[in-house]
Amino acid sequence: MRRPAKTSEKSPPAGRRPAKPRPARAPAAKPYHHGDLRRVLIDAAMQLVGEGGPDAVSVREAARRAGVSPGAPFRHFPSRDALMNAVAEEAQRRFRAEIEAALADAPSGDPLGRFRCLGIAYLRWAMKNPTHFEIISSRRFFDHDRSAGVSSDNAELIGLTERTLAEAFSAGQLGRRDLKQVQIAGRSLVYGFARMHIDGHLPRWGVAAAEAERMAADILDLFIAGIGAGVAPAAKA
Amino acid sequence: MRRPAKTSEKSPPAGRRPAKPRPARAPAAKPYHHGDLRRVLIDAAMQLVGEGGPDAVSVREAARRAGVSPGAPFRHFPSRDALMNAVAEEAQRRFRAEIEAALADAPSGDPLGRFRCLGIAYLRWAMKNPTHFEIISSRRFFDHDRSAGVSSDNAELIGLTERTLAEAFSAGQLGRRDLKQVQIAGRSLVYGFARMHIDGHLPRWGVAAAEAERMAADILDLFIAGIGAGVAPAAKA
DNA sequence: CAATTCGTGTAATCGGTGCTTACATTCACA
DNA sequence: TGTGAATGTAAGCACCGATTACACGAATTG
Repeated sequence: MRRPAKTSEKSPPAGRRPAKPRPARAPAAKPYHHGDLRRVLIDAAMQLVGEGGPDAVSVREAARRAGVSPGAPFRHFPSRDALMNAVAEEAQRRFRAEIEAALADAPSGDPLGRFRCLGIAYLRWAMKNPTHFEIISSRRFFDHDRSAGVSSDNAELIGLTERTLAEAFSAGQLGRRDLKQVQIAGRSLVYGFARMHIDGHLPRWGVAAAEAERMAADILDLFIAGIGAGVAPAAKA
Repeated sequence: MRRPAKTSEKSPPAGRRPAKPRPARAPAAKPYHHGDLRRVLIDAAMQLVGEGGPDAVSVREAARRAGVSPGAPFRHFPSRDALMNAVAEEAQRRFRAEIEAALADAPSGDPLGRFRCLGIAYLRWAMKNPTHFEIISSRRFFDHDRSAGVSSDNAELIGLTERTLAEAFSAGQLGRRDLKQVQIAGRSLVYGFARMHIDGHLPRWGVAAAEAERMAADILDLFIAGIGAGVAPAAKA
């Protein structure tokens, strides 16, 4: 067990059936079959993640919220991990959608500017959805080699980042620096800041919650200035 | 529950009593009182963390390995979290010791060089002890505001880093850059790389396990070159 | 030396969890 | 209309964290 703080709240005894399509034949009583239990379970789990983090997700609680017996979810997910996997897919999908939407507004002529925009969108989502971000980052909730959904969305984002920096490289914005090193450093910087935020490190480093977003932009600019400005043979456009 | 894969291995039925001081009166039979159960439990938990990560630690398994009943640990730790807290203290202590040992060999005249040395030692330990590193980083295993042990060791390391970069600033090695931004960026970079490693991101970014340590040094150098070279004051309008 | 006290371990138990099995119900299709 | 597959329920297993009552033994003290 791992979830002892539950305050023993029972789900309300009445009104457990959410709106859902019904054959229009039965009067109103709770039907035996749930409309789309799989979807409802994922939504419930997503909500649990948002409320108490990944560890707050239990199959039984998700079933409870769906108004269904404790064994029912196992018809749709072979294990709790499989449920978490589906949750991760959903979170990763939303994450990617927001990133790409933000990037759509970025000018296409300035790769480093696009990288900045990408980093800002990444950090903004991570700070606004810390628990969901943790799921798609911390490998213990799904197997990247087996989860096609999460993996492909994630690979797409990785590719996007790499391509953006590669364009900056081609455009001479990185001088003679090693492209791969810049990619890993950039990713480490952004990921590290996001993790510092969700792991609660920022206050101990003197960054108040209110300053976090500003600081995110500042360190991105610092990084871009560091790699963009030609220390040695670079050509700042 | 969270630990279903256990392969049902029983602890060996004999020889469960580790070496420990005894009153030299009783012959040899298992004494009722354990010599230093608290210490043994922490060691067992440390071992469990090393074997299967933080989630693999259960009070019962630690008790099993200590050859003691399932309720015994609660005489020494009021909860599983308290045990994890003690484990985190131990890990943090070792971490700090290794960092400071490495830093003792660094030249004192070159702050940025000391920062590099610090970063290398940090990443080396994190990559060699990923599961223990996770405990002291991921806030869910202890309360930083309440755990004096972890907190003070950690604050010491934060202070060390901040002081090192402040010296670099005073020595003019950072140009006119904002010190705090450099500190947060540096921390993000290092923490992010460590996290990428323990979260298994590096392979997906094209960094094989064998190259990881080299890459760690490379991105540190890249960062230091970016902030060290006096490329103008990185004018943030 | 004897008696008491207190720290420490044991045994039994509770509620929560993931997961499985046997059974019930309903839907979809022939 | 009938029948099989899908999907839900009920009951139960093992494991977990945590609590309680009790047993043991070592140290303290008269």
